[in-house]
Amino acid sequence: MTDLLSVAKKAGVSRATAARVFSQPELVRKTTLQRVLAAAEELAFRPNRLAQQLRTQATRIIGVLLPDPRNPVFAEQLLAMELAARQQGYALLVTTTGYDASQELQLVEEMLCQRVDGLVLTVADAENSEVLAKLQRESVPYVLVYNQPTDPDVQAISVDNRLAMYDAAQYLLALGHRQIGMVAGPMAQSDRARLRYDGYCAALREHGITPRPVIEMASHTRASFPLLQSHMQGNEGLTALLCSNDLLALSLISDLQRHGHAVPDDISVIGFDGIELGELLFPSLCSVVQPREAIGREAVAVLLAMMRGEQPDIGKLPHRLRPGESAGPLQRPDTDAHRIRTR
Amino acid sequence: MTDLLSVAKKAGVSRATAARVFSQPELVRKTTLQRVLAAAEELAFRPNRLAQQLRTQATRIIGVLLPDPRNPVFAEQLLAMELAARQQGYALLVTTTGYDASQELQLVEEMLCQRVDGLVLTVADAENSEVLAKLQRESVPYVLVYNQPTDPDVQAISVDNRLAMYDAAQYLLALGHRQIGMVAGPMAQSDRARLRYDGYCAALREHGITPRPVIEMASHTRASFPLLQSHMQGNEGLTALLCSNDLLALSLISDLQRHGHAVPDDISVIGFDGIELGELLFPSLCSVVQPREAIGREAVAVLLAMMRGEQPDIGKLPHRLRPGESAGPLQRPDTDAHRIRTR
DNA sequence: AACCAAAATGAGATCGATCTCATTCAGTAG
DNA sequence: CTACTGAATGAGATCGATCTCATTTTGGTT
Repeated sequence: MTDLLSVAKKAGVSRATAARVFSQPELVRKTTLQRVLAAAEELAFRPNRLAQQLRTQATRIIGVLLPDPRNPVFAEQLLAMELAARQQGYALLVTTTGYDASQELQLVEEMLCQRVDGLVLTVADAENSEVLAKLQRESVPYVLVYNQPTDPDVQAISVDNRLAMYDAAQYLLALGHRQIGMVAGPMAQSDRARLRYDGYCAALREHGITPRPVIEMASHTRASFPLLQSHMQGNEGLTALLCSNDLLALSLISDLQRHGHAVPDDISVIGFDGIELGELLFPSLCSVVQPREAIGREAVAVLLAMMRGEQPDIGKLPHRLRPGESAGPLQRPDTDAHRIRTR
Repeated sequence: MTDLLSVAKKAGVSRATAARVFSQPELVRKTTLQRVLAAAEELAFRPNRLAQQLRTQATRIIGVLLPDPRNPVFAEQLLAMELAARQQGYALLVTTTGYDASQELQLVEEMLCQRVDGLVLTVADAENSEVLAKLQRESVPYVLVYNQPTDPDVQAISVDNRLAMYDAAQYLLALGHRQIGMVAGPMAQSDRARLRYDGYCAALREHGITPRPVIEMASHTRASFPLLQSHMQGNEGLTALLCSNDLLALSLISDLQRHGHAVPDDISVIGFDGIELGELLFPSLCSVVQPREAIGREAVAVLLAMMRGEQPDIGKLPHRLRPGESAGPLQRPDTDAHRIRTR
């Protein structure tokens, strides 16, 4: 409707000159500049980014693929990315997978059709992912977030998941706990949950304790006490639980309390992520804090660097164990009257 | 690179035919169809949506403007919208305002340059918003979410905020509370907070109680006990608080507890929104539940209807008071030993 | 007044699809 | 075998900007 050509006509100049007014105003004589600007103003000219994008072969749009914005970890990362991206003149096209790996390929394909300049992804499992293989093959710039692939050539922004969970386990061990379990969502679909389990195992072994199999929940974000029990056949009464994310931890604490178990008196619980809400609650959530904003910002920064053709070299981002009321020293070391048992 | 023209050449047909293969395959003879598809496959052809969008003047992109995805209310809405949109072949371009009305105009302008087909917005204040005026003027399809403007011509998906808070206040009154306050974020910036305050006032007046001035917090999502105290100069000891959203309520409960006030024994707290997390915590959060997923879905549905030129007529969506442990019957009706006082 | 480099401007192709309208093709009837 | 009809296909304009390269202006020199 109100395209550049109309503006140019109204101002009595050519398309080219009108275009220059917006892209390289310094090349235009001041008087013509003002004439064109006036015409643009009058016609309520609004540059058409589609045309720009088509012509310049650059959209300044970043495609974002994440499991679920309802998980504060992703919401916080999303916000940080949006701010960082906007500051550099980029916008975000956002898609969610619902933790469903089978959707990843098609969703990414969709964004590639839109010609996003690059992608920020959190995939289910970075190790054997069709999507990543394809992106690699087509050399589309992309950055993983939260994923921690083995391949060092893949750019990924994350903490050292193994070490982080190792630290959390050590924390519990230092508090005197010996019967420690780990709760996670569906393992097959999460590279980071597996690494965290490794860390848990390593810490226990260092203390001569045999790690238990992971207690696998059906949901990535919702733990239930009955399911916990059913996974504990033949196990000793636990005194502490590590959760592979904060939402699991919070829902678990809630369900434990509902079933008459006190946290941390009967059982200590540690989460992973360090979402803000955890600090507001009672008991406050002890958790391994990931720097979510920094992760988001860094993801954008690294992606933009890659798009400029640089070879950014990123290390792991630092994690930190945030103490909280949900994890305390082992109580009644010689009786387990209140401990959890298999039914 | 791998444009339609290359495919057409490889298949030995014209651009037009090649294009038809993807848009109206029924018009193409089966043998040519397969030849073109084979060529496309071989060249790894990926349709360029920018070109399509430019030519057809339709992007199938919905612009989304929301305050902050870290608030679960918006995260849940966002997810619902993404799913609904994708099902109809639309994608989301997401922008955040950080509750800052002064950014709204520019952010929307940006999305209009991208030629989004329509907008879903949650603005600070729908009553006197430049953005809405502009969108109206340019007849860009848009839908408000959570906002509740006076103007009936503006499409808005929300609950009846006034009635919802009225119900919450009635709930407290029925529990015997008489000293009821309302906590909110910055009022000047929130049409819905004002309506909720109206509802609070109405309920109290019906019981012959003079409403108190709103207790205004600096943040939209974080309440503090000291700030609460400082706003209560000359007031009686409160026994119950209504919060204009769940995050305020949760942080307030946490801060109350930290300052030695028991919830609900010393003071009852009710939130607004009904975020899932509220149910997991202890005490579980009593809250006015908004149907967030339905709101998100509806927003997309209504917007698409508008884009088709229809005149969807939407009523308010239903709210419901979800009881919770954070709000209980009035304790010790004649002593206020534990009640909150101004210092 | 003539000349020249530098500064402004313009003409036209281009990005990759879609759409209209004209043209060709295949199959059938006479 | 010719004519006719509907199905398939093609030619070329178009969406709205950008970019290159050619051309015109401008302003300063001599």
